[in-house]
Amino acid sequence: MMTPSLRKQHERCADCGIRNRAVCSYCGPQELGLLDTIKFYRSYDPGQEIVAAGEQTDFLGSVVEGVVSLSKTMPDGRRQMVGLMFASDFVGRPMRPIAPYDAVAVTPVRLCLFNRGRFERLLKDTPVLEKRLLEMTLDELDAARDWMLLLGRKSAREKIASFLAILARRAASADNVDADDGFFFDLPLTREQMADYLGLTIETVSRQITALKKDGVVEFPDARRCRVPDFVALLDAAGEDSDGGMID
Amino acid sequence: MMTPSLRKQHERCADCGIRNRAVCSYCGPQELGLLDTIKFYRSYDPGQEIVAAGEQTDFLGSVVEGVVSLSKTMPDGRRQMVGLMFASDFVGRPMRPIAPYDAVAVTPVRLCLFNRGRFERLLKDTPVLEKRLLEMTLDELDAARDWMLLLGRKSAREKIASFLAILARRAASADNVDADDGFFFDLPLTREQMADYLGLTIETVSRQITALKKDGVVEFPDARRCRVPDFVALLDAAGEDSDGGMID
DNA sequence: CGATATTTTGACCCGGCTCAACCCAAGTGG
DNA sequence: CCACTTGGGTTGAGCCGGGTCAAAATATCG
Repeated sequence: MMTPSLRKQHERCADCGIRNRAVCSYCGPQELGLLDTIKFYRSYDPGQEIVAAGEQTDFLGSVVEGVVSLSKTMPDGRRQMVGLMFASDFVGRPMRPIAPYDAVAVTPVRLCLFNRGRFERLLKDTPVLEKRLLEMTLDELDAARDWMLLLGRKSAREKIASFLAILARRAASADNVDADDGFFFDLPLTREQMADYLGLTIETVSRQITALKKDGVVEFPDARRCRVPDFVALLDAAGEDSDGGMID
Repeated sequence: MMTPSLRKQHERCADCGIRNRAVCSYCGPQELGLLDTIKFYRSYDPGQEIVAAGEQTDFLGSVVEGVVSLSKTMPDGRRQMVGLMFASDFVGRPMRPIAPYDAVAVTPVRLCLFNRGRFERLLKDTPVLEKRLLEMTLDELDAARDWMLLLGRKSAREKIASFLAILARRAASADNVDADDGFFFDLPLTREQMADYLGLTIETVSRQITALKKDGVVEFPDARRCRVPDFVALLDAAGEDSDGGMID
């Protein structure tokens, strides 16, 4: 059930790969030491459920590696992804023990977790933690609102292009490669998951990707690897302003 | 430009109508006194712009009365509403001085505002303020995610029904009337604004409202006033589970 | 009362959904 | 080694929900 290879059981917070991007990034050595004593790790295989909608969650924490999807399902089975969490993103909502959506591991995932009660007590006593959490929540809200524009007003082609632009941007800032010849990155999602992300069907996702390939906006060495030769052209296909893309 | 009737210039925080729902709701008498000295009010007419996307905002605060819409516009003019703020909701993002969307007064609006720098300093020194703000931001994120499901997966009819259900719920809890014979409420939005909220066109909004009337799910004494005789029927039309509606 | 904005209604069309077939790579077991 | 399955992914044909364009009906307001 759990991949042993992911089981690096305990890691010092100070040496952690997400140490300066996660909730804990404003913590000093002292608070970090405290976190060290109460955190624990848990690993999940692709497709494995982390929490189900409506369920009580007794833990919350950070994505250390891998990708987690959050999604809502209607009574008749229609599904919409509402969150896509990468390394250093925070999963779980303090003060709200009931999960309003499913969280599922998209890739192999490792989480750094805290007991809910303990974390909430710690939050109260650690302003820097709370401040960082507020910041991250505001960022997520911004992302959610961009996403709403995508879902409500963009065409299928624009949706696909927008999604690829998000991944390209992520890849560029993560690998901090300054793209001598376009951006390369892997699609972490299946076509079905992309459809759930974008409010489309698999077929439409596939067709629009084909169309973008045909137009030379993107290249796919294989179905899961993508190259963007001209980022501005991609933004253009996404219906976005050609500027606000890469500046941080 | 500003409606004089809205100009009750200064009100003691302790007597404020939104005192126990807004950001300040966890503040004690001491913190409240401090807020009293630095807050100021500003009023807006329907349709008046509060901040424009891309603009620097030097203030932020609470909606005291009225309704404010937040919306994003694409280069070609397509618009999507991404937030709808009522009395006690917080407007503006601490630590992010550039507004990523337009904020517009939908009805006559009165805001209780703070200078950005002063508020951010206050936040740092007042954990209860920050805690409340975090809570409110998490709630907004939840609302945004419900909204994403609506935009991505619901039919036009379901979208309209969902929106009316939100308003009915608000009305029921605000007027704390236990609906002896259905819920009554006013639509704060024009058809165009509803269309922007729901990712539809005006025409489709109009048609689907007509259809819901014809099916007896809702009644419209006039174009802006609505009665819901059977809330469960409305939830059903919204494609939602018939339970999770009214419980808080 | 005209004049302007908002809402409704109608006719038509198209983008994306549905249904169905097919392709391809990776297992799996005989 | 090959036959068979399984899970993505792609492609095609046809349809329909919601968009577009146009006009009528209904407020709202000097």
